[in-house]
Amino acid sequence: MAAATHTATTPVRLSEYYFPTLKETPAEAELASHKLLLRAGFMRKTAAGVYTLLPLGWRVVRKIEQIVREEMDAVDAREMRMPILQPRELWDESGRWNDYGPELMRLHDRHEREFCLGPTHEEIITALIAADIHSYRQLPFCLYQMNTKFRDEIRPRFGLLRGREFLMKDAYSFHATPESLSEYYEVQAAAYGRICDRMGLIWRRVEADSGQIGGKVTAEFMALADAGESDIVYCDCGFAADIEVFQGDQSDEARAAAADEKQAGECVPDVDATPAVCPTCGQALQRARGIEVGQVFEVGPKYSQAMGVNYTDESGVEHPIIMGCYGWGITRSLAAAVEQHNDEAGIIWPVGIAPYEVCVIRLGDDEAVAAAADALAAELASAGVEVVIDDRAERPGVKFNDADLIGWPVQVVVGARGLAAGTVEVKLRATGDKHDVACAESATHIQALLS
RNA sequence: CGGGGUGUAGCGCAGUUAGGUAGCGCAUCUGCUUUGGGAGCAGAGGGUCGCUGGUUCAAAUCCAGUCACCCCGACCA
Repeated sequence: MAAATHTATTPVRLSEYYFPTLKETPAEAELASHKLLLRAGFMRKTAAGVYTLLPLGWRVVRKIEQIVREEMDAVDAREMRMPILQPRELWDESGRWNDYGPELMRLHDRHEREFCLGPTHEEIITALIAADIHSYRQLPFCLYQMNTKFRDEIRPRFGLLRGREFLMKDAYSFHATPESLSEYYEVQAAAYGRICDRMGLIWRRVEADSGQIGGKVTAEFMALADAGESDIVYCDCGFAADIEVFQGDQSDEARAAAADEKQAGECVPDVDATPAVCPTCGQALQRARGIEVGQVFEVGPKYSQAMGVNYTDESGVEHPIIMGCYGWGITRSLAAAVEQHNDEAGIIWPVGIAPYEVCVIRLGDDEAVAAAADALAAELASAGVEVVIDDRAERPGVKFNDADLIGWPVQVVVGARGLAAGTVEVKLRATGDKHDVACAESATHIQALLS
């Protein structure tokens, strides 16, 4: 069953929940994900690029975190926690107090000591392990955390997609050799693919490697969506690349070819006008926009050299430790999922990250109806299904509309009309499919739908 | 930071051009009716018109300053 880690035993009553839904779209929102997360009561804006996550939104965050946690644990990364408040001295060591620029959120304490709010944690973790890691025998290993990050964006926008405060998982691996790093880099990348799948994302792994010898190796995980800020090209064979990187590579090749043939003149083809062809399989490439939800990166010795973090090899020679970094945007991927899964009525949560799996919609307050709804919800809950019961004193239309807006994967309508025939109505949010099921079989039927 | 725009009730908006003491829809509260896709009728409550200063007998409206927020661009998980 999906999300087996959240074992529910008691149905949650919506009459006592907190999910203020809005009939009208707040004027501040443009994107579907932004509008819907506000309208459906998942979050509220506190300041530009700063959001409060309400119970429904926080619950989805925790589900995403749990998926990420399980996949990280599965590749032997160990969860830890680093401070958000970081002293300037560490950032001076890496040189980034100057290099990071105005995006670094800076502040000072009452004694005028300078700090920043971490946008990422390479400095902290590098300094941390420098004190304890000295030998090749202690390598490799990987540490990660899920934490709030701060970036003073020039222009925060699109709700959770580009905030100044956001949740990110950041993992850091440490190696003795480039081979060890490359091997683990692929292990992390594979884990990222599984995270995407479990979140129900439509995604592509985009090679952002420039191809230059000695260049950095990095791949971005893109959730395909028109609202995305990245332009990518991709192919059915699995090839995908950032459009600019791709065009750059194509130009380089063309330039090299032109040089080989000693031809003067047009050495840079107009790649925009040319129908692009997959360099791997030769098929025509497709174009799309993507939301970057994760990135894996072979950093190498950059920080360890800057901060003097070395290990001693078998022959007693010191080398800088080689690092890999792996970031996953928790809140951003939440918004990306909504961006991919919605319709006119609201959100359509993939079961794996839905705030709850089933909503039992009780129509009216007739005693027999209430008893049947309670019994069904209780049976589902005791079977481990995450279930809410809409026991609010609202009219049916309000409940139906809220249910579609919030996007519960499965809705079960319990009303007097159905009970008279001994049935309840089961609706699947994703397909809109509705069918009547005998009361006695409803719980098993719903569990089968979720498995 | 450049360009464009918006701040009036919890939300969405009108009113600003031609100054005269604030209005509409939704939401909220009360009552009655209603109850399978955001109900109807009747009544009620709720606003320092972003903030500061100025002009004027009089400012939501005119002038100056300032803050916040949104969109396009440069930057970025």
